[in-house]
Amino acid sequence: MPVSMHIWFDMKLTAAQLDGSNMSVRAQHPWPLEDDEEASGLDLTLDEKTELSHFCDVISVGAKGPPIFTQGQHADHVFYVNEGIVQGRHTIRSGVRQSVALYWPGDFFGLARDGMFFNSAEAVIDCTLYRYPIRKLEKFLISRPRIQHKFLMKAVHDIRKTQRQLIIMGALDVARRLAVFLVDCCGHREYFDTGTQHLTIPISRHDIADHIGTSAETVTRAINTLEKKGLIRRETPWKLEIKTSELLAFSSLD
Amino acid sequence: MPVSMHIWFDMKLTAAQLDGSNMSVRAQHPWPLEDDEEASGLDLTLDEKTELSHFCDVISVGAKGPPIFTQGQHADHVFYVNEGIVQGRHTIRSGVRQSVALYWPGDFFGLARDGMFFNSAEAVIDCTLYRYPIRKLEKFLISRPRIQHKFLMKAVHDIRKTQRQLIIMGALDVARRLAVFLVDCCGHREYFDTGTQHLTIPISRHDIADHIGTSAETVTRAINTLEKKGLIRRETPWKLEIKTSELLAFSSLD
DNA sequence: CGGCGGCTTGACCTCTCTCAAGAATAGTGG
DNA sequence: CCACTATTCTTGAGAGAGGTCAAGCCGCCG
Repeated sequence: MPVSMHIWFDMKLTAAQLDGSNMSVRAQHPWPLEDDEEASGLDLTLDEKTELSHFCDVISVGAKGPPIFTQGQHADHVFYVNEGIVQGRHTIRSGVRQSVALYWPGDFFGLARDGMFFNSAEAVIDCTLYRYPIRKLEKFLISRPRIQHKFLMKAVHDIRKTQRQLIIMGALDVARRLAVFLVDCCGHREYFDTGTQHLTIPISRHDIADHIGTSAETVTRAINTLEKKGLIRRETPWKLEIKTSELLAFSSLD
Repeated sequence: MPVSMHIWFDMKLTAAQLDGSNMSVRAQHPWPLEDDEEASGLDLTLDEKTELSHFCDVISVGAKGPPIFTQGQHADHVFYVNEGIVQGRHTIRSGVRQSVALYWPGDFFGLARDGMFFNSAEAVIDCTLYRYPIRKLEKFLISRPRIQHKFLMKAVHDIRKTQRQLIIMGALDVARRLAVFLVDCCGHREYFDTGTQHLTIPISRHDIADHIGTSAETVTRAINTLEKKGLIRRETPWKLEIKTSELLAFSSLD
């Protein structure tokens, strides 16, 4: 564990280098920035990463295991996704469950209210996460204004991402929501091969359904719809050939 | 204008004092905080407010007028609601319009992406706003880590607020969404009389419909539903008698 | 008092949910 | 390598919530 603690940011750095230009789908600007700033993730320097690594834990979570944390549980950590995908979910009193976000590598999660987690978090595929004690992180950020500013930009970015999800849920039918989801997946090199245009859907129908606010059956039907329109082609249930730009055009989202 | 610039934060302070305990509906905690921290708004000290007032403009916007800004427009300011209600909206290519947030006094708005506003903003009732040049604000925040930290907390709070809206849209039927909206309105003393339990709905059916992701007709029908259940009583189209706690219970949201 | 805009109501129709069964896939042990 | 089983995906049919269109109503303002 101690070893991991010191190398994880380096690992992340390497991963970022491999990703190269393909991070662009998640690359969106928050409040206006200097022109040369990149705003999708935190975009920390190596030194900053090293400083942060001094007080984080590395944890692994399996997809089949128990939730990372549960809504209402005492919250004293914030999590960062290094590898894998985590889904944030909220259960209301009637028992209905709603996904509030899908966290990809580079995202933070662990919002709390009154010292308790506001949502539950579950790994939808196997993950490695970094865990920060919230108190230490806060003190550190106050002592490093420029790093804190990057966190503020990241938070603003997340507001916009959540608003985007709201727009998707409120203004698009299921087929279009699915189209957006698939295009988003194509922004992640781990699952999309730009050469062959083949996407490996990383999560189950049920998890997709949660994410886009529908049922697993309707997800399947929406896949049929997109296939009939010639926007995708199903090779196996999880391997799709994707026409990215047509899909994006169809979704009628920017 | 210069006079206003120097007194606005004082005015706000007075308003906060008048509000007293009734801010509780919007009072929610972001990431875990020191126990004595209040986390609904920015919660700045008088000195901090004075410092900020040095580089803000005061502007008035009428409900019938043009938008405060339009999606895609060049963004170099951030706005703060002093009085009134502003609705953030996003229009997708198909022309469908979706509300992304309702901004009440104390809220900031003006998210941008690639230097352009991500959403449009319209005053749904007459407003007074404070407008900050984004560059100056950023520089100021970096030079004042503790104030920046309050902005970070506010941003995190807004993420949760947006997630909450997402939950409402994804997991609740229209009657319940309306119930949540009405209860939220009751948290604002300007429109709700705690003694008589009378709420004056501040915005039109159409704007409500946008906000909760439905049509104006369905809003009316949902009002009927709630009235039949005895949760509200309609005196005029805009004056309702509200049973707050029953409504909240009905909504099945926390 | 007359007109305009927002609210209300009705009728119809579409999309999506639910329930239920059948197919494909992956995992397991022989 | 082949059954057998658990899981996930797919398809079908029926029901219901809510969208849309169209008309009527009410309060507000000139």
